[in-house]
Amino acid sequence: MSLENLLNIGALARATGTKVETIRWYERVGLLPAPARSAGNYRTYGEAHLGRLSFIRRARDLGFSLDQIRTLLDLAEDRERSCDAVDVIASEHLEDVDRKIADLQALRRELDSLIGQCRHGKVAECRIIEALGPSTGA
Amino acid sequence: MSLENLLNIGALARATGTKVETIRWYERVGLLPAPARSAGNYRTYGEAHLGRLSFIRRARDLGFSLDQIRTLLDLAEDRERSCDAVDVIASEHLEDVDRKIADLQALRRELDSLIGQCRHGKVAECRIIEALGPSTGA
DNA sequence: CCTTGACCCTGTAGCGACTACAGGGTCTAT
DNA sequence: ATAGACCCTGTAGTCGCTACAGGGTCAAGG
Repeated sequence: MSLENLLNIGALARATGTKVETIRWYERVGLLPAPARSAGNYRTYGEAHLGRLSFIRRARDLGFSLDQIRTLLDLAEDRERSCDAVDVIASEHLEDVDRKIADLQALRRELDSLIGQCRHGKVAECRIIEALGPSTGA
Repeated sequence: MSLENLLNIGALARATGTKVETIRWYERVGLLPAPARSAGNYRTYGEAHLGRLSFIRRARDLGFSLDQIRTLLDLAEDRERSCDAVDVIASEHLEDVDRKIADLQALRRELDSLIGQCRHGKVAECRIIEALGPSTGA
């Protein structure tokens, strides 16, 4: 395995569904290690980078922050360690997501009832505008 | 009404549950008109500002963007106009919120099943890490 | 050999909606 | 007179990118 089929940044981008700029940015913030360079100063990536970037993208899709991903990657490195810390990060993130869903649902209800009251008349008697405040047009 | 009981920025902040910096920022981006100044160059706000800022804050709580709020405030000014445009903005925002809820719920399901697979063993056999990718530690 | 065009490089600025200073000035109460 | 709460401006930082500008590199075709 790892016959070092090398990729330049564009190929890595295509392989992972990431934009080139995003890859460079992950490097800048220390998520992706700086790869070797070609004679013409092009970044050249190997299997390891491909794996790591895939990990980052999947974690991002699941809504983890780059900070959390950094920690997850660190934890993943020490294969003998207990994975409880991994579970903690994921569970905290789940709670976060649950909170966000609840907030949005409450907001959705308010918004829906507001819109339901619109009688499509003039702004002067618009319930949406009314509900938002006295609005003495500054 | 409007006996012009004047407020300085701190009082307005307390009255609306807004941070002082946020009020100054709303002024900078043109949401809140620049108020008169006192002898010592302090901002002095009246009823109209209080009403407008309350409107902004309530709309923000409902998740409207500052751009949307700008438009809503413009619409609110012309009391004779039909409020259909108001309804459109609110309805679009509701759709947005619905999309976000759906996205988060899908994400929640994935995350939950991931966490449910954690056997609290070593990182080497952690299903969470596994699910995130090959992760050949860079 | 030369040119075209796709790719790559660095560095910087922008997004949204604030937040957090630093380094000053003002006002009020004691 | 002075302490301390408040106010001022201006700038930089947050998060996770995205979008340039202004160049260099490389492979293919003429």
